[in-house]
Amino acid sequence: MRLIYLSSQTTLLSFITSKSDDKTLDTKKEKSLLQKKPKSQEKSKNNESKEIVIDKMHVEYNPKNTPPCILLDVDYDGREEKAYLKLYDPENNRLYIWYDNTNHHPYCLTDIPKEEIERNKDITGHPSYLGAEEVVKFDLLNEKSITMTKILARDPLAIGGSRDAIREKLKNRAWEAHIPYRKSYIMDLNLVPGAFYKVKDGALLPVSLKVIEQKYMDILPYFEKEYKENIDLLHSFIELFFTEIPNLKRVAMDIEVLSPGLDIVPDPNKAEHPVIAVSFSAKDGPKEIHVLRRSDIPEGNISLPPEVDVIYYDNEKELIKTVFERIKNIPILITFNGDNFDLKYLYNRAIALGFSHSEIPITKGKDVMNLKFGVHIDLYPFFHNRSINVYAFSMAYKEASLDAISKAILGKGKVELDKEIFELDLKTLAYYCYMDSEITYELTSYNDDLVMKMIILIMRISKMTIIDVTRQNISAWIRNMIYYEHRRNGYLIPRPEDILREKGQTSTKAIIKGKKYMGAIVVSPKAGIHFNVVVVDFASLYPSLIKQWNLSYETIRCHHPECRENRIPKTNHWVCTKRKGLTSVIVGLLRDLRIKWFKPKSKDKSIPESQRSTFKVIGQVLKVFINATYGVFGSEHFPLYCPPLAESTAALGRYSIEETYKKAEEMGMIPLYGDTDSLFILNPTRAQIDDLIKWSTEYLGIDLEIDKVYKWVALSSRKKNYLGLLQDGSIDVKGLLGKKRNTPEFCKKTFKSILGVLQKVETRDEFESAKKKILKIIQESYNKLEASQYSLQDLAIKVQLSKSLKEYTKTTPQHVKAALLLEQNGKRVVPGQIVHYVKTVTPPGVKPVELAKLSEIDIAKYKDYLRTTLEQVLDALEIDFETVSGVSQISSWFD
DNA sequence: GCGGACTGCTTACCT
DNA sequence: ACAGGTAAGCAGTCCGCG
Repeated sequence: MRLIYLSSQTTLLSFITSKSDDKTLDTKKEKSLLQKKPKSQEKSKNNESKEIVIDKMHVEYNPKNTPPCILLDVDYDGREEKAYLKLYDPENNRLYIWYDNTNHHPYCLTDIPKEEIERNKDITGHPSYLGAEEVVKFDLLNEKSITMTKILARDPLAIGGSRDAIREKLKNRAWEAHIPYRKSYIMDLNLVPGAFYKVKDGALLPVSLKVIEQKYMDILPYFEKEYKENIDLLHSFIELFFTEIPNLKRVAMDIEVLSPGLDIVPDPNKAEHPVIAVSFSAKDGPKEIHVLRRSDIPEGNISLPPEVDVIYYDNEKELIKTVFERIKNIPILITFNGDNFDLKYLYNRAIALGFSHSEIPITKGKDVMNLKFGVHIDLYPFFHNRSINVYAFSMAYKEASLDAISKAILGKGKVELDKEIFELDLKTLAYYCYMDSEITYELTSYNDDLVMKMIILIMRISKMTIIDVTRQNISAWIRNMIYYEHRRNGYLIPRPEDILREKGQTSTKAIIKGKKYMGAIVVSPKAGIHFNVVVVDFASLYPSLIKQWNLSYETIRCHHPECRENRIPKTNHWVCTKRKGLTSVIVGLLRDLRIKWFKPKSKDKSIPESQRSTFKVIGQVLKVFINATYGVFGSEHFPLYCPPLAESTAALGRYSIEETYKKAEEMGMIPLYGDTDSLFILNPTRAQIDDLIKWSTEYLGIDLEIDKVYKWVALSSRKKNYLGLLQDGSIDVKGLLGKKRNTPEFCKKTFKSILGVLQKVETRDEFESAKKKILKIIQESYNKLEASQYSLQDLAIKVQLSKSLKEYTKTTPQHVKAALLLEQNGKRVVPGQIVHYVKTVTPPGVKPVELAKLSEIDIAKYKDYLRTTLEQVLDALEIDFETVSGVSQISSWFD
C-alpha cells in the first residue's frame, strides 16, 4: 500500500453546460494531483511512486459523429430548452451529450378545437406557449379516430408542474399532460434506452448489434405466424433481447461523515459536519480512499488491502476537490443510498464550503442525485424494489440494508465495528469506508454482472432511462412500456378517469374485508400424511389467461352488443371478440418469449454457457414484468387501473382451477389440496397426469405442468401450511411457524432438528421410529428452556416496524412497546427496522433484547411458543401432542 | 372488577 | 404504491355476572 499526502491547491475545470459547437472537456490542463509533492512532514511508507490509474473519460457535447454508443440517460436542459441524451461508448470510455435537433417540444393534448385554443388568450398568452396543431389519435376506449389539439410549449413546466401551467387552464380537458417530458421525448423519437445509437452528421441513428446467431433463431417462424397481426411489436421486442448487452465501466463510492455523537446520523440537507472519508472501488479501476486527518485521531496500524491507495488530506475542501475530479471521470457511479445520503451530502457540503455550482459535478433533483457527466445508480431503491427482491433474488434478503443484502447475496456483510465512526483511527475508518464501496461494487458484478445486465434489459423493455429504472417500481416500468406502445401506434393514452368511467365496476365480493374483489381460491387440504403426491400447476396462470381471453382495459366490457355473450364465468363481465386487446398482446408476447424460447434455451446444453446465462437473465427479467401485470391493473394507484380487468383475471383463475379439480376427480384421481394455480394429486399414474395436462391444453387452452413430486407430504388442516419430502431428498416447508421470521431462534432450531429426522423418513413404518426421535428433541429443548440455557438472542422475537412509532394509533403491538422502550433509552428507531424483544415476567410484558436480562424471562410464555410451533409440525404428521406427552416420562410438559 | 367471546389490528406468510 | 387469501398473536371492547 502506498500513502499519498496531499493538501495543495489544484485547479478544477469549470464545467461547461452551454451549447455552441463541439465542446470537448479535455483533461490535459489538469495536472495529475498525485504528482504534487506531499506537504506533510510524514514520509510515505513506500517510496516507490505509483500513478493511480483512473482512465480519463472523454466528454463531448453535440458530437457530429460517434461510434456506436449505449443510450443511458435522457433529460431536459432548462437553459437550452431542449432534451439531451447521454450516449456512452464503452469501448473508448467516451461520453457524448447530444442535444435534440429535431425541434421537439413539450406538449399536451386536448379535445378543445384548435381555433378555440388559439382564441384563448389565457393559453396563447402563456410566456412559454409555442403554438397549437391538430393531431389524429385513435381512442381505444371508444374505438374511433378523433382529432385532438396538440398544445406546444417551450418548457415542460408550462405544460404541467407550475401553478399557471397550461394543463391547469384546460381543467379536465387535458390528455397526456402528466407524462414527464423526458419520457414523452423517448416515446416520440421511438428511442430505446439501453440500446445502441450513433450520431452521423449530427443526426441520431439506431445501431443494430445482434449477438444471437442465426442458428438460435429457429423458433422465429413460429412467432411470426402467431403474431402476424402485430409483427412490428414482435420484431421490436426480439431486437431488444438479441442486442448485445455491453459491459459497462463503473465505480462504486461511499462516504463517511463526522457525526457529532452517538446514534446521530448527519443530516445531508444541512451538511454541517465534515466529510472524513470517501472511497472508490471498481474491479479494473480505481481503488482509493481519501481520508481527512483530524488532530485528535491517531493514524492507527491495521494493514489495508495492498491494492488500495490511501490519500490523506489536512483540508476537507482539498479532499472534496479531488473526489470531484474522480467523479467527473466516472461514466457510471454506483452508490448505496447515494440519492438520500452520499451524493446529497457531498453536494450540500460543497455548497457550504463555498464551491460554485460549476465546480460540482453532481446535479440535484427532487428525489434523485445525478452526475453532470455520466450517470448515478443508487442500488438502495433498486434492491428495495419488491419485484426485484421477489422474482430476481427469490426473497434472498428480507431487509433492504447494505449489510443484509450483501450478506444474502455475496455471503459477506459490512465490516463490524466495536466503536462509533468518529472514534475510529484513520486506517480503520479508511478500511470500513473502503469495504462499503467494495461490497457496493460487488453487488453489481457478482454472478457475471447480473444486476447490470438486468438493469439494461429493464431499460430496453420499459423504455426508461437508467436513472428512472433503478429508482421506480414495477408499476412505472409496466406503465411506461404500455404508454410507449400507445404512442407508437397513434393511440390516445387514456386518463384514469376515462377508464373508470367506462369500465370501473366490480361484481364480486372479496373474502377479505376492505379488498375490492374476489381473488384466488384455496382448496381445503385433506389433512394427513400422503405418499407419492404429484403437484401440477398452470405455467404463469394469470398472464396466460390475459393472453388467452384477450383481456385488456379496452376489450373488457367493450361497446359491441354482440360481444356480451362472451362472458367471463361467474362475473357480470364480457370481453371483446372483434378487436385484439393491446395489453393482452404485449403480455402474451412476453409470456410466449419466456416460456417458449428463453426458458427452454437457457437449459439447452447445445448452446454455449455464456449465451445460455444471458438467456436465463432475459427469462428472469421477463418474469418480473409478466408476473406483475395482473396486479397493477388491480391497483388504484396505477394510471391504467381497471377493476373489471383484474377481477376477470382472478375469476378466470378460479374457474380454471375449479374445472381442473372436477376433471381430475372425474378421471379417478384424488386431489388433496390446491392453492390459486396448483393441485396436489394423490398417487396418480403417469397416464392420468398426461391426460389431465392434455385436457387442460385442449379445453382451457392453458399449459398445465408437473411442478414437483413428493415422496410424502404432510398436510395440516390449515391452508397454506404443509411440509413434504421431495424426490431429490430435500424437505419442503410452507407457511409453518418454524420458518417465520418472528419465531424465536430456539423454536426454529428445534424445528430444524425435527426436519432433519423427517428428511430420512420414507415409509409409513419409519414414521413410527421417527416419532421417538422427535419426542427426544422436544424434550431436550424443553429442558434447556426450563434451565434457562437459551441466550437472549435465542429467545428474541424479531418483528419489523412497518411505520414510525407515532403512526401506531389504533393499537400498540408488543414490538412497538419494545421499540418505545428503546427510544426512551436514547436508541434510534426507524420504520423498516426489525425490533428484537423478549417476553418478561418482571415486569410483566416485553423488553427489547438490549435492555433485558435472562433472569427476567417469562419461561411459561416461551413454553407456549415452543408448543404452538411444534404442534403445527406434529399436527401435520398426525402426531397428537397429548399422546406424545403421555409416552414421555414427564407427565405434562407444558402446563 | 374480571374474564371469556368477540372484533380489529398487525405481521408474515402463500400463490 | 402489483393483487387477494390464510394463520397467528395480541389489543381493545362488550357483556354477563347478584
